[in-house]
Amino acid sequence: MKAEKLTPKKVAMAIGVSESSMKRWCDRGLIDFQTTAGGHRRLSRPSVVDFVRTSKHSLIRSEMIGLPSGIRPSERDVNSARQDFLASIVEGNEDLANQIILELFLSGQSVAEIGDDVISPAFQEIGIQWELGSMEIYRERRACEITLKILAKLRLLLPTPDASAPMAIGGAPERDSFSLPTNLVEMVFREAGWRAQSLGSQLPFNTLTAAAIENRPRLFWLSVSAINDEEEFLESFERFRTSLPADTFLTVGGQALQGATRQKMQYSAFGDNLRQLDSLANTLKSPAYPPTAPRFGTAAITNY
Amino acid sequence: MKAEKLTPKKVAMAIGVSESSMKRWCDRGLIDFQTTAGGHRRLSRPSVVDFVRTSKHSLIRSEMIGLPSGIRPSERDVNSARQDFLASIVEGNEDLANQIILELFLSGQSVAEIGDDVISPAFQEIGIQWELGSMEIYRERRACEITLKILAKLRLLLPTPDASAPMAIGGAPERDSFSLPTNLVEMVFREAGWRAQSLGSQLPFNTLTAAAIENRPRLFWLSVSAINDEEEFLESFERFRTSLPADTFLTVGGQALQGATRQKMQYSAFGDNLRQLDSLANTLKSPAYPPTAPRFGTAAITNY
DNA sequence: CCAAAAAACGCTCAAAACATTCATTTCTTA
DNA sequence: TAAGAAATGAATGTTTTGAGCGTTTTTTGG
Repeated sequence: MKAEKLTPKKVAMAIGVSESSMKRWCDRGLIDFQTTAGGHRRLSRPSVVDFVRTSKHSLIRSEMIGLPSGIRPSERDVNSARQDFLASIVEGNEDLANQIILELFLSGQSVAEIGDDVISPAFQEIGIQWELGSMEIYRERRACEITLKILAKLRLLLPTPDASAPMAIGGAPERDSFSLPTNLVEMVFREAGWRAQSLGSQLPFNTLTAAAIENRPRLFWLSVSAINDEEEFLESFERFRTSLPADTFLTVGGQALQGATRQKMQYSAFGDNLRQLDSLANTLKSPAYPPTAPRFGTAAITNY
Repeated sequence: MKAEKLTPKKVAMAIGVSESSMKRWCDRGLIDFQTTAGGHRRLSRPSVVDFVRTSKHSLIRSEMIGLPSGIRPSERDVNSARQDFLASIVEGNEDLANQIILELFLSGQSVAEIGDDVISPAFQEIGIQWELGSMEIYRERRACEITLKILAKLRLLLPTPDASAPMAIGGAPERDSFSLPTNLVEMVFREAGWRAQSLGSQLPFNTLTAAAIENRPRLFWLSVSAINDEEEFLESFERFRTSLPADTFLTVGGQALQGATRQKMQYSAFGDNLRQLDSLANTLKSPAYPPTAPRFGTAAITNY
């Protein structure tokens, strides 16, 4: 998947229409494109992907635009996708797993939806089997590695965020080594048009504070998949929360924040999934919320 | 930013058009340029930026001419690349870091060379500053996240391995949470034409054994960046080594295996870097080494 | 400072993309 | 269902692009 520019002819073949139609759609503003100095149209992969996702058309020959061949966006329902994805990553079949996620994405599903409906459930199932001792640890780790790589590829299909877009950063706190959830969150924000950057996992709270102060993001997310000592966690979190700049939104979520722990955290306006995080991202991004006047108090907390 | 001049070739690559077109556009007056005494065209950065703006072109590989706001020396010698890469990942500038690595790769450097000369030294320096307490931890973590994403992109530029290619798997053992080195190793093997898959980090030795037995790779790598208890490590390693299938090569390397520890490990035919791993990968891959007859004894150990 | 290597030059030519037209198909709506 | 509107795709002559080639200039490395 190189960074070359695509010609209308290639894109037309990929979608299965005539070159004429493709060019008409370009001129009608249905697909974003650039032109050469001589007036030839050139399309970027993200813009083609965006068109495919938002139109009724689908990629019948995806290899024409440098995507894996054999993509059938329309023939994949969420339930079988979840099962097949789970089986693929457990077996170490990166190509198949990638194809499944890509098909869902190209058929118009959002990253948040794919995360909620396919990826999260798959890893929950892996977690269950891991606890039962019926799955080798290396399979769980390999599944994470594969999924991280798939997310990295998917990221290349999203449009590059504007330099003027609001910034969001975040990560997983100390004693939490799960980097997949925070990477999913990054993707959700990027899809919503933010300049988002995950800082990774195992981050002590005081360096999170430093990150927020040094980078002054519009929003900071904390992804909590594992808590070692609840009391200590709540204490550190409270110190972290109060040390954030006043105009920084704080969003908190993750598997580990179910039930009791969540209720002990202040300023919770929580939800339970990436879809809700997605709508938060879109709400906060809109001009109705100027940079200096957060509406949800000092901190809004969402659980994903 | 140096005010050095750009050649039409470089600008053409940056914009994603042919050198011929670029020269035509120069001659047609679409881009401002100067000429050398011998009649070669030389373009200034501002005029290229101006051209890109006014012609609805986009930079598809801005690494070829540097970012508009970037501080980049033109000659991409390895020393300045290392410094720039280090600065980029510490500052969280993924785009610039990506451009530096990509430019090195496109100019013909191998992944092993880039790893040895640029990535590893950068993280060694980060490690030093981290130990001195002069760098926030989040910067180190963010640098890892960024580099992992760059490696994922680079992976897409490597040819897809044949289904018949030998397989290599490996990872980082328990108590070692560094996933970057093992991902670099994966890349080196993939570049050498192997079907390579990193299993990630924090892998208990017994699950590594299971991975080797279940997948029967031609080679297994162990990337060791941190050792908690040397005695325990050596003991576990020895148990692991002897439990591997007899026809599986074992390669061991990593920062943590310097000096004393390394000497206590058996069957060491070690080297110290990715270049040596690369030549090992190429040697083992050749038909001269049939699948069932390893030449280096039960285990060849390389230090990278 | 010189010689070899690398890069850019001008030029040509085939392939590809352009705008436009027009017959045919598909969709709407009465 | 039938008439009209809209979209599609093929065809046409023109323009742009990109690759190849032998030559000249620039850079590199003793």
